[in-house]
Amino acid sequence: MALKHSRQRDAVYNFLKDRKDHPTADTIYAGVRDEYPNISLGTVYRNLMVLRDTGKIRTVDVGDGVIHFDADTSEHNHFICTRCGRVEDLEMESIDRVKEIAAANFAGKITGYSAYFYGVCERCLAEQKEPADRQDREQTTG
Amino acid sequence: MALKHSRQRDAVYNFLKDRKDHPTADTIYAGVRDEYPNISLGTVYRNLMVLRDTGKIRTVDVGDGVIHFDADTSEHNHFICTRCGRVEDLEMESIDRVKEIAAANFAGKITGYSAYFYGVCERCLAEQKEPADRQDREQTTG
DNA sequence: TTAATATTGATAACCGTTACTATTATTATA
DNA sequence: TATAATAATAGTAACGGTTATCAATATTAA
Repeated sequence: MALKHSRQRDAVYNFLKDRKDHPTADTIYAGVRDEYPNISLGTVYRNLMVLRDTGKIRTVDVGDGVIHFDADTSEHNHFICTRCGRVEDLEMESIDRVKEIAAANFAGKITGYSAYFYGVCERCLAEQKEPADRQDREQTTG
Repeated sequence: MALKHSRQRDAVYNFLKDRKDHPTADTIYAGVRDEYPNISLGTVYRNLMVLRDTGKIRTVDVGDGVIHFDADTSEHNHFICTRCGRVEDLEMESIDRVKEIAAANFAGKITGYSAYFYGVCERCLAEQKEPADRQDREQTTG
């Protein structure tokens, strides 16, 4: 099935591409509804998956059981705050070597990797915020 | 609520502790039913979460939408085969430094991390197996 | 023993995601 | 520009893993 243009797909992508946070389908759905009040949640999901499969966006599995989406497809890692749940990009140098190190003593073929760092974000550190609904575990699922 | 002893909880833990794969709740449920045919799936889930919260086991989020469980709580990383879905432990040296590298240019506090490597496992490489129900993407969700 | 209470089994509810389908929008072609 | 082919949509139902509920049971302390 050859891809056809779709205004709704554009709207989904445009909503995501200017964002630095990593919203879930629900947030994207709510945002796009400003422009397309009748858009269906299924349409949002379908287009998000199409955009992922065509390499326009990537999915980010934070470990909270909900899929997050990221328009930045460049290789980078993520930090997840165990207090507020915020997901931030994490720029770090020389992590490219990690893949090589892992491949060194592994019999299979490694094609990619993703790393997730957990802790307390700058904002929560400053606020010394109470742990909210989200549990403040040292290590979340992952 | 002070923890009370439970035979079912022991069975869940004993099933998991000798395993090198990273079974899901369903697999554990099926396994424990050999010994406790009337155990409920809810009981398995509840005890798995209790075991996690008490640090006896850890959860592993592979990115397939299902929680995997691992009795090895030592810090180690995982490899996920994009063909057969197998999850293997990945021993790699000098990855301890990764956390330090990440913390170097980050304002928050990093307490832990987990890395997931994707690729084709040794067995699938040998068999040149056809991609099954699981999509053979280079980068799965994550 | 008895009393207090954590745990269980059974089942319903929950919720993020996916599938279904008649209708509509997009694109190619005449 | 009209027409035909078909991809995409809105609305909604279904799906599946996980969580919540609750009366009955097991565990522990006294």
